[in-house]
Amino acid sequence: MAHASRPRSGDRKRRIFLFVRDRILSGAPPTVREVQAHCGFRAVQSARDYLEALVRDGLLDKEPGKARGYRLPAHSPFPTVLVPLLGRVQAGALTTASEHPDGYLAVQSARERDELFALRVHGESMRDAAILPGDVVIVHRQEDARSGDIVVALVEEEATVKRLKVQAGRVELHPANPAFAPIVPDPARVRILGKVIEVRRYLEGGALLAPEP
Amino acid sequence: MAHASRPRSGDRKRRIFLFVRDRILSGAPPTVREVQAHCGFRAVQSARDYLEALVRDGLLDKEPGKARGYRLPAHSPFPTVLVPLLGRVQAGALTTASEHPDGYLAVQSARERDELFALRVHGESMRDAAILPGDVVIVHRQEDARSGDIVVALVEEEATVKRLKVQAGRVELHPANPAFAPIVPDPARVRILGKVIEVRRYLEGGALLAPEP
DNA sequence: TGACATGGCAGACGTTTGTCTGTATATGAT
DNA sequence: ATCATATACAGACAAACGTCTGCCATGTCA
Repeated sequence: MAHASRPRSGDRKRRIFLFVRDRILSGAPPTVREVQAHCGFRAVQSARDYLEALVRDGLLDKEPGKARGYRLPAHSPFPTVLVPLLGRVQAGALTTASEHPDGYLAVQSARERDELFALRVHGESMRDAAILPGDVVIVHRQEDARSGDIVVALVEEEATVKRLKVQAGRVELHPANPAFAPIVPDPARVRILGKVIEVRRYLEGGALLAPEP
Repeated sequence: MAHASRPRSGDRKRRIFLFVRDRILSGAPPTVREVQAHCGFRAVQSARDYLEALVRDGLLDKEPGKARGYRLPAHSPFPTVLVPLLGRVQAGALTTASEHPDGYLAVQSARERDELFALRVHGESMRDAAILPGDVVIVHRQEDARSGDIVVALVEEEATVKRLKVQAGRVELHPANPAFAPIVPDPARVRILGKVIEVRRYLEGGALLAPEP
């Protein structure tokens, strides 16, 4: 009778949780039988018992009856979202959703996924702010920003990373490199796409994350 | 007969792609019938035709025959591992397993979890390599490294981040800041803890750290 | 007018997959 | 010894799901 409530414990349970979590984070929750195969169980029920125990512990959520129905709880202690890495941002491309991302980055953030995107940096203009060409910036989409924030702005149909300064009510985009001049754009022709909340540099890139493509 | 190859085009196709992409990114790829319901189709086949067209366009991948088998093609091949962030590395602390991490960072890497750790950078000595105090470096544990790699080394009972140079058979640790002098240590008193494979800077609110996984 | 491509519909079939029932073994407490 | 619990196995059933075949309506073009 107490069949659906066999508690499981110990290291094996933890490793099963990590397996399921990784699978969910990579976009393909496992089936019960895939968990079974991964653990070497010879019965489906064994895997199921562990999964139900994890749900009971609050480490997983599930949609009963649905295929691949295990989910990460909304209040997961690992608020990891997959964020599209856009190769090149062009005019209007962010109003509509991005279609051909170069890949997806796992970002830990409390924000919603569709509030974030990632962008590869071109050019040396932010060198003195320790942002180099090839770096990836994680951006929170917002139209406004504070003076001093590093932002991504759309200038002349091209996205650039600059430091925002508000001087005497005028918006200026300041590079962090004496070789470049500040941009004091026509307010009608500049649009702030978002604020940089994280900078990443991959020194040992895989195919997806090569620093110098 | 050309039934599995009905091309679809236009705005509807795009909206279906965005729906599927969002579902995959949130960890639950949709079934064909869920796509059908989302579009208001009255036949499963209609949704399937669109999905197959998206696969043909290269916008989606699929695992044929599997439930919820649609995937993102550019999706990172690397699983996400949670890596401990060590506040302060002291002598011997890495031989034993890391004891009191400040938290865990989600890192996309093909490496095993216990091959990696993260470390917060102190000091300005790598400023000209665009690594600032407060930055977090992701480190792959390895005893050796190549000349030119940025490494974490244990010098005088303290972990430091430096660029490794091998000059005339001698190991040197070079800061990237003219205000600091290269370290040419007694080989017996220096130990390379690992190689920096990634640099992160959190510009807003610091890293969102996960508790014990 | 007819051939043809496109977009959608209806229904069925077979596999995948979640779920359930029952059994077996080891361990520890009573 | 007996009972309870934890862990694992075997097998089966039903729902979910991917896949296939065939039909219909509309528009285009020769």
